[in-house]
Parts: sequence; structure tokens; C-alpha cells
Amino acid sequence: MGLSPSLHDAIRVRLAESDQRYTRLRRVLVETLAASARPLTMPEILEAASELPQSSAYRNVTALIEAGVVRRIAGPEDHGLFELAEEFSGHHHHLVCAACGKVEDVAPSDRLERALGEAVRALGDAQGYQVTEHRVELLGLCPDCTAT
Amino acid sequence: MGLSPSLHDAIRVRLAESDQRYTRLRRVLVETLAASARPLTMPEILEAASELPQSSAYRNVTALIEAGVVRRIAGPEDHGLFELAEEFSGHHHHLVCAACGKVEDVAPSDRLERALGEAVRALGDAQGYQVTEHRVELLGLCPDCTAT
DNA sequence: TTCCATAATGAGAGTGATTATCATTCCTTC
DNA sequence: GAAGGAATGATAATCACTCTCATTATGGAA
Repeated sequence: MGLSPSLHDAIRVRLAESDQRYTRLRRVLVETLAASARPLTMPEILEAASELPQSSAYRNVTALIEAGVVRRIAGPEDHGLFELAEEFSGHHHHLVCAACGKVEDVAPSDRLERALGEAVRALGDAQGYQVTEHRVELLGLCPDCTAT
Repeated sequence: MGLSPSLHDAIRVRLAESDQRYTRLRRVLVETLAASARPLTMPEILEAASELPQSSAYRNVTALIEAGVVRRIAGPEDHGLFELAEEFSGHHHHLVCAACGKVEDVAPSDRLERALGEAVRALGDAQGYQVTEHRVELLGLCPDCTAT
């Protein structure tokens, strides 16, 4: 398993730009996030990568966020969720289950993206924002919770 | 200041449906949220409504959320942001400043909503979700941070 | 109006994710 | 291979948030 070597190289370059190293633990973190089809909580990361001490995990995830390799999104409850930045994982949105809080990735449709691209710029302009990115969250019931 | 009396009545009814009362402190909370053009953090609420003890504020905000009167959204950093549910404040999205983390409301355009409504259902279906709601976040630089 | 069941209050302690500290260890470059 | 700075990892501290519980207030029933 694993990302393509070229992606690892790109990540290494990114880190080097802010004088940071692509260490083994950071590679473990990146692989862990890349292997998941949904953003992970820190406890989930710690469980999946048991060799990662908690303090190193938080410090490294912060370093990766500052380098633009990892993105932190806000979970339905209090704590944060972490995923690879879109540059490394592709543009996507999130499906959130209103009942159990589960979050998973969803690929956007061309149609949606076209409409968003234009509308979004217009809306931002109206309030003096330079909009560079959009995020869409779809709320609903996941298959499990629908069945129940 | 103040919501229209009919809105207060509607909120009272909502609370009554789950055997909860519309007390003075809860009205203070609702007024505080209604007076803001953006979602507020709990510390901001506590500062704006100094008569609200912390424990009551959290308990009441939870009660209002369960009754569907208040919505909790996730802030750019760790902690949560609170705002009136769309039923009482109108459908809107959020502008988030990528630099300072400020969050403010933005009215959606018809064009955007039309495209979202259709695309969103299709995307959810594909993964077995019954999508009932969508949220859009626009990231960019706010006027202040652009100037700097 | 008075009584009573039950919801609401408020202070304080407790929880859990996240951050700061700091001495030690590992890379990297010269 | 030595020096300098980044990374590590255990620990303590922080902060939003929740729980507990004794007290008070509310709103319907008698």
C-alpha cells in the first residue's frame, strides 16, 4: 500500500520549503490518512498507527497542516478530523450522517462544480472576500441509520 | 432589538414539544444569537450575555439544539459555533477567512441553490444517503486580511 | 389560588482533545 | 565525524465542554 513515490516526493518538497523534514513518523501519518476513504479523528489515527506517540502525532499533524499537506476539517461533534489536502487526494466533498455523525468522502459532479465555481466568486465579492476554495457538506441519513 | 413575537411563539412551541420551557435565560440566548450576523463561540456568547452562567449557557444551548431552535456548526479551529436554526434565521451559507478564521453569514443565490438542490440528491443517492440538507463554506481572505 | 411534580438553575468537579515544555536523540550539512 | 538544528516522547498544563447535585422556579391540576 502506499501513495505513489512521486506524491511522497512532492510532500517532501513541500516540507522542505518550510525547513521541515519528511521523517518516518510523518510518512506513517500520511500513509494512514491516504489509506482512509474518510477523514480520521486523532484517536482513530493513534489506533491505526500504534507506533505513533500521541505528542508526536499532534506535533506532526500540525507540521503537515502548516506545510499544506494535511487539512483539518471540523467534525460534527467537537473534535477535529484530518485528511490529506486536496492537492494530494483530489477535490471532494463530505457526506455527514445526521444520526451517527459518520463522515465520508464523496466525489463532486462536474455539474455541481461548474455552478459552484461561478456562484461562489460572486457571493464572496459581494462581501469583499477573495474566495479561493469551497467546501460542501451533505447532511442526511447513512445507509445504516436509514435501515434502523 | 428582538425577534418578532411570532418567532418567539414558534420557539416556545418547539420547546414545549419536548417538554421544555422557554425561560428567560433561553430567551436571552436566542436574542443574543439573533442579534449577530455570524455564528458565535460560547465564550462570545458568555461575554455578550454576562448574566448567563457558563453551566446554564451550555445546558440551554444543548436544550435549544435538541429542540431544533439552535444549530451548532464547527468552527475553523477546534471549538464550536452556534447560530439560530435556518428555520428561524433563513437559509444561508458561511464565508470563512483562511487567515484570521473569522466566519460570517452569506445569503445564497438562487442559481447556486438550484444547482445544489439537484446535484446534491444525486450524489447522496450514489452512496445510499438520504440527503436532507446541504452546507456550503466559502474560504478566502476577508477584507481586513486582504489589506494586510 | 395553592400545591405539586418536574423542569431549570448555578456552582463546582470532572472529562477528553489539544498544546506547551524540555531534555534527549536523530538528521544533515560542512 | 562533529556541530547545529529539527524531531522525538514523556509529562504537565490548557480549554472547551459535560456531569453532578442541591436549590429554586414554573405551570398545570385540584
